Amino acid sequence: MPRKPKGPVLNQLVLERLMHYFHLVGEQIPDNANGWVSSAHIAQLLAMDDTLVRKDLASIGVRGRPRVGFSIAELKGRIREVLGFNEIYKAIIVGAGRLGGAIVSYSGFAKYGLYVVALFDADTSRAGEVMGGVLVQPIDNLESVINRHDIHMAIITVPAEAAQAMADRLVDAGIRAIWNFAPTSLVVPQGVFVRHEHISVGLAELAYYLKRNNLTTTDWPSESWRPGQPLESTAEEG
Amino acid sequence: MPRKPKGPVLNQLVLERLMHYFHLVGEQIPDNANGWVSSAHIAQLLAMDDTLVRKDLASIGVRGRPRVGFSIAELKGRIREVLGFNEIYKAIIVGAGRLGGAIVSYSGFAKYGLYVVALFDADTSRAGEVMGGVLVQPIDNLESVINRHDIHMAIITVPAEAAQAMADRLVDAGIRAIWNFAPTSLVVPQGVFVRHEHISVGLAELAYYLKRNNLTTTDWPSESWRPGQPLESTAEEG
DNA sequence: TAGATTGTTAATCGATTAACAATC
DNA sequence: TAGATTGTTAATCGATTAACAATC
Repeated sequence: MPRKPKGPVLNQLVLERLMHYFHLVGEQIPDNANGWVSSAHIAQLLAMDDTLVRKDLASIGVRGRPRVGFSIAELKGRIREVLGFNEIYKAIIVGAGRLGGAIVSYSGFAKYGLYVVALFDADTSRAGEVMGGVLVQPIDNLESVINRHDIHMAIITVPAEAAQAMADRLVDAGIRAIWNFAPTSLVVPQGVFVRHEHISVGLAELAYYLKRNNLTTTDWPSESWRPGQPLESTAEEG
Repeated sequence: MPRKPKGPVLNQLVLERLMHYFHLVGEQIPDNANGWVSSAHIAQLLAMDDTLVRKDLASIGVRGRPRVGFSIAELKGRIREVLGFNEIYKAIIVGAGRLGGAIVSYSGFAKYGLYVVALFDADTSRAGEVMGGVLVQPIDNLESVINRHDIHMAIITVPAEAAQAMADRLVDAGIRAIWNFAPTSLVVPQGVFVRHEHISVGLAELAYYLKRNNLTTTDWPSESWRPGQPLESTAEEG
């Protein structure tokens, strides 16, 4: 029984493009524009067709002015609203390793409404540490924190082997959306959303590109070096 | 003047699906299969159409056997080959922060042929440290290392403000492929490939989902808590 | 006004799915 | 052989682009 109107249903492609527009007007355009921007201008900077920009904006109810363009303020405001950046999302991070630390320390989430309120780690000796302003807690506190703070979102940064078990536990505890940074696929029940950050997909694209352009090698950096050994000396040797 | 045949041209969608097949047969299937797998089986596990699986495999030259399916070994081998995982890619990481550290410490890259041979950081006091078995070097060594080791790929994990300048410097030094983890868009010349790991795209998807399901909040975890403050005490207070 | 830019319908393009003959 | 599964052509679907009238 939803209480408020839901707004348009957007697919992933549209979401991604809206995000590009949002960044563009936030970073590149405001300097040279006086508060208005044309679909052709956006399209040119993103190497896409201007009709598509207008279609996308129309789909979220942003109306332009002939001969003027679109109001940058309205465009940003409406994207924020539709994508949900005006809400507050509380999330926890499971796995206080380097990756968890990098994520919790990233200050850019706040402008999208995302706040990390707790970090958990299986290693109880880590408890009490503060990373990125957030307390590391023993994993046994997981359920009580989720419950007490009414948290719906979890970020998984544990090793791949531990990820599925952790996802199960999170779902049992009431988590409804999972942002998975562990390099493995998670199986979750209907009604739970998972976004998997596939590092290997990016890697595949790069490897494929490099291979096709013969930018590979067959030899190691030096005679003696093997992966996993510190590459020694630097500027002058060899 | 490329020296070897290039193999099929694959678009991003196909690349991504091939990667899914590759993971699937590496992780889930070998246990219950005897070396063969049908397109219908793969399709079912990935919630897709079996015709598409056969099309994709045909596009990389993997032939199946009627009534039997596809050889798992051949399938994996051919995907490895086409995507370029049998080559060796040497890469450097620029930015030895937590994210750079997480990436260099990830042992999963080797199976795709990617080896990080050096880490650089603008903070010269970091030089000499070893992270994930790789030496941290002063940023001034950048050009000489790239040159001496004939490196074509760079992973950027510096703060957003520094990313474009670093990309320019990398391109000048001869880098041809950039994996960008800084939350900003990079402009590079023709002929340089950039893969941008948009953390905000994933965030947009999650935020949109949570909003549409009313899984947001309007209040902070506690009266006094504000983002950036350690959330204090844990199990029992409140 | 004239002309630039939006908004929208129709056409195109490309990717996915359906149908089914070929095969072992 | 009969039947399961591949391989491939044709049909469908959805997303993008072209065309152009509406608007300020």
